[in-house]
Amino acid sequence: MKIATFNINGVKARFETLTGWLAEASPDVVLLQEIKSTDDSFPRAEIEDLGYSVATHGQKGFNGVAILSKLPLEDISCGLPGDDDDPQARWIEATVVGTRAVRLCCLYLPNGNPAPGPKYDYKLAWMDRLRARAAELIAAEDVALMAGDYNVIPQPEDAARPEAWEKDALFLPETRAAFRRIVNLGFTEAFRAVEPGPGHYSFWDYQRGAWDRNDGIRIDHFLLTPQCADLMRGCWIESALRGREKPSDHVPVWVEIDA
DNA sequence: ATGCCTCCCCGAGGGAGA
Repeated sequence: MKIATFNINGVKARFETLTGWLAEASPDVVLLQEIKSTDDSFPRAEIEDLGYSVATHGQKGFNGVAILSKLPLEDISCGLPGDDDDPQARWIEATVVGTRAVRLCCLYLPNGNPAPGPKYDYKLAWMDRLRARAAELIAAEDVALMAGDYNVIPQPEDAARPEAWEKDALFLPETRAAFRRIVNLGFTEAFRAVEPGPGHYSFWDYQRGAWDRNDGIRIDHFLLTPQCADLMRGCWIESALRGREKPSDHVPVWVEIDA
């Protein structure tokens, strides 16, 4: 089973980018972030016509997450637990059953800038809620993963110019510590399990020719429970998509698992 | 760098992103 996470930066603005990629890359599961669409305005029928089941958790204007799957999506749940008053659509989870059941959690973690400030407070509070849900997944001992746009640069080698991010909410020590606390519950950060070296990024800013200068950061991650990590066959970043026509500022990150 | 692009809201110009 090949699973990709992809911050699409607007599903309507990027419709041809998305559908062309689906037809060509043929992922079994896609975890989408920043659909910037309500559930009603998501191009559900067009994507179903390509052979996918669709589950969305959208909102008007920004944020929004979705799961696409060639297998039926079961037990869909929207919204990260822990704050019923949080209006931002950043979390959706569902189960697919291939040769075994896989719990899929799709997340769009808050950016948090400027830091310090209320947006950074929201980011850290959201990460606390994420840790609570993550602990439940570990305790369940199921095949499960949490993937998406974490808006976290875990280590200096995950940025082309780490010095430029020192005061940024994506790279502040408190952000990185909160990310580590989650990973240290027992998750495998899939990409780092297979590729320890520098120079691998998943986001390049539209401005200042960041792609042409390879001035990127790695902020889209897969966290696998131990039972899921046992099944991992590979993990890679599809960076070439950033150089295509009308790209998102993020590229897909892939995991293949034996399931 | 104090966001130089690009999205969304709508139908001008501002918020948000990272």
